[in-house]
Parts: sequence; structure tokens; C-alpha cells
Amino acid sequence: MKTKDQKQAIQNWRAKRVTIADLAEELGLTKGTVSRALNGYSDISEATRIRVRKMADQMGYRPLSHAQAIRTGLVRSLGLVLQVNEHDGHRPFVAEFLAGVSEGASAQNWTLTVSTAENDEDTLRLLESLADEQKADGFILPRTRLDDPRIAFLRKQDIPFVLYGRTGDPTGCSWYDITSEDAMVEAVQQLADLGHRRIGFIPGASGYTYAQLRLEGYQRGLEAVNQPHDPALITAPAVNMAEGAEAARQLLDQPNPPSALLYSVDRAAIGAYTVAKERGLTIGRDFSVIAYDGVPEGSLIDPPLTTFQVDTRKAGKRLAELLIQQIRGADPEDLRELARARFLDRDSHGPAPHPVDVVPAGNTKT
Amino acid sequence: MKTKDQKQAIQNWRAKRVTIADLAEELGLTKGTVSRALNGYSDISEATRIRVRKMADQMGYRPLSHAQAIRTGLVRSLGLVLQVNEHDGHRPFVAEFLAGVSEGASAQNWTLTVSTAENDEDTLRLLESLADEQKADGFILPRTRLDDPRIAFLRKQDIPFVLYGRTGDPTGCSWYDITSEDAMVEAVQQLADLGHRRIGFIPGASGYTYAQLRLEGYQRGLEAVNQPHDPALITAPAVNMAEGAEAARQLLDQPNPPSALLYSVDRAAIGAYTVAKERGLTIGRDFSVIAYDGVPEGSLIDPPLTTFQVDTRKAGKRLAELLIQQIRGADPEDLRELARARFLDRDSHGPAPHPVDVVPAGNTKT
DNA sequence: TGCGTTGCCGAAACCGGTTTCGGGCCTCTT
DNA sequence: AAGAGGCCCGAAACCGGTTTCGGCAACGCA
Repeated sequence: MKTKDQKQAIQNWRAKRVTIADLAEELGLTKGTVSRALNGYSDISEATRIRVRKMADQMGYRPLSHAQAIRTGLVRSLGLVLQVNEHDGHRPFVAEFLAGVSEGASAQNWTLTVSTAENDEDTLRLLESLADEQKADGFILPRTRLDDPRIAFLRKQDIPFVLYGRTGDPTGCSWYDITSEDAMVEAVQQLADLGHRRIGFIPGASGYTYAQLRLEGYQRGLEAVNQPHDPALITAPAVNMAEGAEAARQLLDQPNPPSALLYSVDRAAIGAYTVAKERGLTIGRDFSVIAYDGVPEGSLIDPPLTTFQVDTRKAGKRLAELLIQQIRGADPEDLRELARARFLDRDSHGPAPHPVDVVPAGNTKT
Repeated sequence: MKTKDQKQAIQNWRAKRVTIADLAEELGLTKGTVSRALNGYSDISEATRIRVRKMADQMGYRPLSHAQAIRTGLVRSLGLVLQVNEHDGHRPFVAEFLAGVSEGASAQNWTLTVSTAENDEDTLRLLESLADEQKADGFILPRTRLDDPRIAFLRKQDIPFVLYGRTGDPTGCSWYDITSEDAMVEAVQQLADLGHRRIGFIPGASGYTYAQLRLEGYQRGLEAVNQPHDPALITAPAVNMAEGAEAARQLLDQPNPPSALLYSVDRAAIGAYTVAKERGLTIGRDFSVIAYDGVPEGSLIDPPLTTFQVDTRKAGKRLAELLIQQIRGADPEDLRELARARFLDRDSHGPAPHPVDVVPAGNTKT
């Protein structure tokens, strides 16, 4: 079953690694005592605790997490299942997100187990087997939906998890999220201040919590600036260039077209650039565009896209920290955090083209 | 140290999970026998082997990899350390790559442990601790260099690894790679066929194997079409938009400027678009651009970028498979695979602007 | 002085697997 | 018919940790 080389290799690392038994012998104690000392049991005297701790450092002892796991059931690993065949609006962020999670995890000497799935069924299957085979002690769920099968599953199985995003039924859920709804409110206000009186809205993928929240943000924004809700100003969901372009056409072709388009998603907003070129319009002058996400391409296109930037890396880091806390016994409902997106004031938005009746004072960009 | 909830939770999954002892009891055998039966030892009769196999399936027995690991030293996990603060030309591919690796790994019931690092030192430290703590049985090394500290380290420690890319000293190395040098040859030939007599080359990040190979490919291409090597046609390395633009300026400002620019990296090539706009030139007509990588933005810009596409997902998958083979005892030097990039014939290249003396017959794009 | 606490640690079981060792039974020779 | 050998499996040690249990010694108190 095994080659000689392999056995040799195994021999090698076995020779090097210092075990708890080595430590115990060196200290003149038993394994059990050493273990309890290191794990802070109260029946170990302060003196020996320190002595053990010191010797452990000195000898470079590091317990094997999977040897511990066999008794404790914890492998000190966070699970992440990425669904990759969706609209790929989030792919540019994967690296950032991983960096964050990894940073948060390895700071406490935890690791990250990643897996990818094609669809919901796959995802659930993976969550199940990863949990069952104890490859991960808990999971980070990105891109949450209002009604999310992953949440239902993990909740039922009593497996710890944290959400990147919020969800319909928050019972027993922890999360970290960016308040993109606030960003939408802010965007509407900015546009209204610039004289825009009809603002079109292009929602994100339906079913996802973020899409719902951004829509609500848009609506709250309208109320804040005393503009009427007009269903004709809200298009079908758009998450990529083609859909974004289609949405732009539909809005601009109306008898009373909006002078500003508020996109839920950057990559859809890029579609508006195609439409502008088609029609010889200049974005930022003939009509305004504001979006959300902060994809890198946004700064490359002409004019650079006004949008909101998300600190994806920090999100990953906080999620890792929250999940670890939860696995260690914290109450999930105490672990909820929100942060704001950063406004990137670029050139795809500007004053409304046709001067309107009343422009609020002090907001006329010369 | 632990809450009651946690103990309860542990109780729960313990109750459910079927262990090898359960299996043995059900079969009227001992753990040892069952274990040997499942692992294909020769001292178990075919009959009982089948009986055990069947019962295992029926009861849904799945061994805990970390329980096995404590004796075997193998956790059935692949390690991947991503360096994230580099020029981010490869970030868009991270998701694809992960999907591939994950696919290859989970097909054989292995998992993937990911970690990120800021710099070389970090990376080595992580490799060391992941290997030492047996979080991974081997590693996949992306973005290899001619002289790669990771390779030196892992080789010395006798830890299995596979390269995504090649390296200076191939002793004991396995790899999967795309022959981007062939792509460069092909590009030069295409351009020469279109009448280009001076082709500029913009190298990738120095130190990386790919950069060296692509440069050699460019030079081989020149020889194949009988064009002279002119050092003035080779710029400093460029891996992002700014550097790419600078390289374009430098080449186009020469007294005898090239009519085509061959970039090692897509994201640098995008810089040429800025320069074209600055000078009122049209890419694909006034001068040609061909690049390499196949980043998504390439199809969004105007004109769409002619480039070579890499099947990153497949690369990840093959790498996972190769690494698993190696860990199972295969000779690393038998595990080497090369594949070709796919030419994306888009619009950023075209016939040379100033008709030249001799145009090879049959290659005049009308 | 006697007795119950308390503090502290050793001994041993335990977790879920793997691997070594030895021996019973059957078969095949001679 | 007896010895040799092979086929199979049980028994037990082992891997590197954790956790339970019990007991010894010192201490406090009456």
C-alpha cells in the first residue's frame, strides 16, 4: 500500500516533531498534567502552569489539531463553500475576501477549508459532508438570500455559521454586513441635490437579501427627498453588462425618462456605458450613473464610475473572528455587526441636464 | 472551559456518527479486521472484504480523516498559500482556480486548505507551520519563479508539492503549465503575417518563470519569421495599466516605432488604450496590440483585446490530481503536464498601417 | 489531636482509527 | 498420519492528544 520512500518520509517528520509526551518527560510530569496545564484547567498550580508553558515554548511544542480533534471534536478550521457559477459579479472580490478570512483565522491559529459548488444542491451536500467529516467546525456563508437553504440546513443541524449579509429570519444568526441600503439613500440624496427629479433604479439579483435592502434604500431615499415612488422607474434585476444595458435602454426610452440611473451592481452599471455610446450621450453630463460595489474596472472606464466601495477584506476578517467566537460558545445573536460602504465620488454623475424648477440652495456644482 | 451548549452539541454528533467500532460489532469482527478490509490489506479474504465494504456503505460509515491522520500522518488535504499583495493581475482568476482545485480534490474526497500571505517571508512561515501541524499533506504553488524560495524550502523538507508554472531547477518537481511561450511565437507569426515588421515586446514581472518564457517565445517568434532582434523593442517589465501605458509611450516615441505591441500581460496591455486615446490613435488600425491572459475586462474595452485565454479552472483541477498522485507515492518527475492557451482573435490587432516592401502571399486580410 | 477540606497531580481510560503480532484451522505434502 | 505452510482473523499495542477519577499531602478548624 505504501512505498518505502513514504515510510521513510513519515519516519522523518516523526523524528522531528515534539509531542506532549516528550514535553511531559522533560518536565517530569505526566501527559495528562501537561495537557491540563496548557489548557488552563483550574486544578493545576500557577507555578507548574508557568513552568509547562515556558518549556513548551522553549521546545517549540505545538499540538496537532487533529489529534486534539479526535477527543474534542474541534479541528480549529473554518469552512467556506463558494458557489462559482453564479453571475460573477463578486469574483473579483474572492481574493480579497479570502485574504481577510485567512488573516482572521490564522491570527488565532485556525485554518480555512475552502470548497466550491456549482449549485444549491452541491452546496448543501458539501456543507453536510464537511461538517460530518469534521473538516470544519463552522461555516461562513457569503451572498445570503432572504430565504436561504444553507441557513435552514445548518440551523437544523446545530452547526455554527456566520453570514456575510443578512437574511429573512434572523433567529440564531450571526452576521457581518455592509449597509448598502444606506448607500442607496445617500446616492438618491446626492442626485436629488444635483437637481435630478426622476431617478431610475436597477435592482440586483432577486432573492438575495442585498437586492431587497438596496431597493428599500432607494425608496427610503426618495421619501427623504420628497420624490414620488414611480414603479416605471424600477426595472427588472440586472447583474451583468448585458442586463444592465437593457435596463438602461428601457428607462431612457420612456416618455418621461429619468435623468439618473442608480444601479445596485457595478457590473450592471457598465452596461449603461454601452447604451450611452450607442446614442451619443455622455455619462455624467447627459445623464448620471451611480452604482455600488467598487469593482476595479470602475476606475478604468470613461468616465470613471461613481460608486460605493466595500472593504471586502475587513469583512472576511471580522467574519472569521465572529465565527470563532461563536464556535467557542458565544451566543450567535450577540454577534452581529454592520459597517458602511465608502462613497467613491467619481465622474459618472453630475448635475441634472435640464434645469428644473427649484434647486436647493448651496448645491449647484458650478 | 466549555459551555453546556457545546457539550450538548458534541453529544449530538457523537450520537449520530457511525464509527469503525459500530461497524465491527455489527459484523461480528474486530476493529482491526474491518480497518484492514477497508484498506485493502492482503490478509483479508475476498469474501469478508466485500461483506465489510457492503455493510460500510449500508451504514454510511465514513472514517474521520483526522482520526486516521494521527496514525498515518496524512490528513487528505491539499495546501494552497496565496500571496495577495502582488500586482493583482491574477486576482480575477483566483475563483476559477479554486474551483478547479476544489473539484479535483473533492472528487477523491480530499479537501483544500487555503491561506494567504503578504510576502515571501509570510509564505514560507505559513508553509512551514501548515506542514508541521499537518494541516496539509502537500502544496500547490502558483506563480512560480525561476528561483523560487518556496521550492527550495519544500524540497529541503521533503514535502510534496506541485507547481503551477515551471522553474529554473526542475529536479524533483512536478508541474502543470500553459505554454505561453508558444502563444508568443504564434502571436509574432500572426503579426508578421499581417505585415508588421517591427514588433515591440513588453515583458512580465521579472523573476517569474512565465516572464522569461514569454520573452523567449517572442524571440523564437522573431527568428521564425526572420526578423532581427532589436533590444530597443523590448521595454521594462509591465504588469499593470500604468506600467503598460508607460511602456507603450516609450515604444511609440522611438524614431522608428513598432507597429505592433506584444504584451506579456493583459492588464498591462490595457494601458496601451490610454496612450492611444491620448494620441488620437486607433488600436487595431494605427497600431496593433496582442496580449496574454484572457482577463474578462479584455472583452469590455474598445476595441476588444486580442489575447490568449487560459483554462485556469482546468489547471487547478489537474494540479490537484497531480499532487494527490504524488502524495500517494508517484515519482514527482513523472508528473509534468503542459497545455496550450487558446487564441482569442479579437479586434485589437490588424494589418500593419504602412504597407511594407514584401507581404507574404495569402495573408492579406482584406 | 483528629478530621474534613482543599490544592495538586498521577494513573488510566478514552477518542477513532491503523498496524503489528501471533495463532488457529485448513490444506497440501511426503 | 504427521509436519509444513498458507490463509484469515483476533488481540493488543499504538498514534497524540483530552478528560475523569482518585489519592496524597498540606492546611484549617474544632
